[in-house]
Amino acid sequence: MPPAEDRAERAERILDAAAELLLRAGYRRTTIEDVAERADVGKGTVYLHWKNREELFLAVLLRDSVRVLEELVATIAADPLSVRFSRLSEIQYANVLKRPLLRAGYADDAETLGKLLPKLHGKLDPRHAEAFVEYLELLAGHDLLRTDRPVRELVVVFQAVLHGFLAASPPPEPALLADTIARAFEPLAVSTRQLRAVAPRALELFTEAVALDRKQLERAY
Amino acid sequence: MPPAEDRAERAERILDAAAELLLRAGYRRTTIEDVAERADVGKGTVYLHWKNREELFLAVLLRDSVRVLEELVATIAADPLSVRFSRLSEIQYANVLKRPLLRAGYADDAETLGKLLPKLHGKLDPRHAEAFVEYLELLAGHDLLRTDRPVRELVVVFQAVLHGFLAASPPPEPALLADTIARAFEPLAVSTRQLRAVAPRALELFTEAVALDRKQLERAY
DNA sequence: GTTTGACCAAATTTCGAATCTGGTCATATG
DNA sequence: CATATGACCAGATTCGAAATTTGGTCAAAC
Repeated sequence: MPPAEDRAERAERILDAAAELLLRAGYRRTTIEDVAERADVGKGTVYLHWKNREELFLAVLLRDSVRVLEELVATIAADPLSVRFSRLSEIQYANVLKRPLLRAGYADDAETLGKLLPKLHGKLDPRHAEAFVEYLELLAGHDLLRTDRPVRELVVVFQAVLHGFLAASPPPEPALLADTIARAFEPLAVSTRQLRAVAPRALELFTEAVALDRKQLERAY
Repeated sequence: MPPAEDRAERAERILDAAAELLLRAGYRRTTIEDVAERADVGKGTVYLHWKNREELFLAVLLRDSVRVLEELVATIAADPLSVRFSRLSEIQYANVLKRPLLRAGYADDAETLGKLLPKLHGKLDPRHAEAFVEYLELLAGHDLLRTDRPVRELVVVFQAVLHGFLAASPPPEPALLADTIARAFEPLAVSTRQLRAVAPRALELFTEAVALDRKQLERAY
């Protein structure tokens, strides 16, 4: 087989298999052989792509994460007003809810992710958190975010709220999150003009983030 | 020994022992004999107070829960303005944080509470939830709570937010919760006069709730 | 009447044997 | 030569039966 394009295609197939099994049986119970069989490759082939089991499954989550970020970038590109914090939160929340594995990640679902959970936060967070803070500071600089508290504090509260929403069962409607975020974090009036002014830079920020994640995903396999 | 007053005293001692061990070793690893020994009573004596292990440990949590509610009632009695939703949330949050077992309960800490967790929500919630909804409706009727959404929805969001705060590590400052609740749930202006008007009824509500809990606690032992 | 700890069935833990799985690599394939 | 594979192995996991512990009872002690 040509080493170029088919390789990535096969990697996708393996990730698909891993995702499917991860969701159905959980990390602990999913073996590399299961994955290899379902992806129609030999077990050794899996190790041609990822250096061990953990990396494989982290790649599954990273791929979902990239996809969600891509969706976000596309949404902002299509409608600049989506950079509004409450709107963006709503979009991300809804998109995460649609992806059971990510939802498990954000909600600390140990049953399906098992020992993957700690490693996960060490893998995805650092860069995302940075980009997120930059985004919030961008908003704050344009009267699109309350400025009476340091962004650092707002981040803590936002994460708590998001976690609470994701961990609840059933998770509340995305609209309720949007409403909560709007009231808790935004100034009384949110200027449409300012939103448009800020959108390009935000788009840039998230595009960079998604590029970095994509790179890390490629490097992984 | 006289069967009247000493009985309650001994029950307290047993609960103290159980609380201490529960906190240190967790539910799974704490045996009735451990508790009996630490409380300086025979094992059989424990069963003179609670019909089984589960009831004993539930009583530990119920007692803490009663204490926190008592604190709340005292606080409101001392300062009627404490009935303000954001202020009351802050007080309860801070008080729960001070009690590791309750914190474990609200934050679904399975490590220390183990199989007690499911039973717990079935034991405390029903009445408390009711009183809480009544309290919110009382506020809503006096322009002390936003009325553009049904209380039912507000409850869901509040629980998600509270859970998020309690589950975070480290838990954010109580002042941050107060601020979040104020913005997310209260109208722009909160009338001091209305707060005073509402305080007596709220006090009544919480006093009833604490009385019911206390009764259930007594019935338990 | 009250308290207790010996007692027992059932649950939990222990621990060695049996099985399974992550990861490697010599071989096969093309 | 480059790539894919599954037999292979050490270490992890699971299994199972025996040993231990524990929740709950109750006859005896007080």
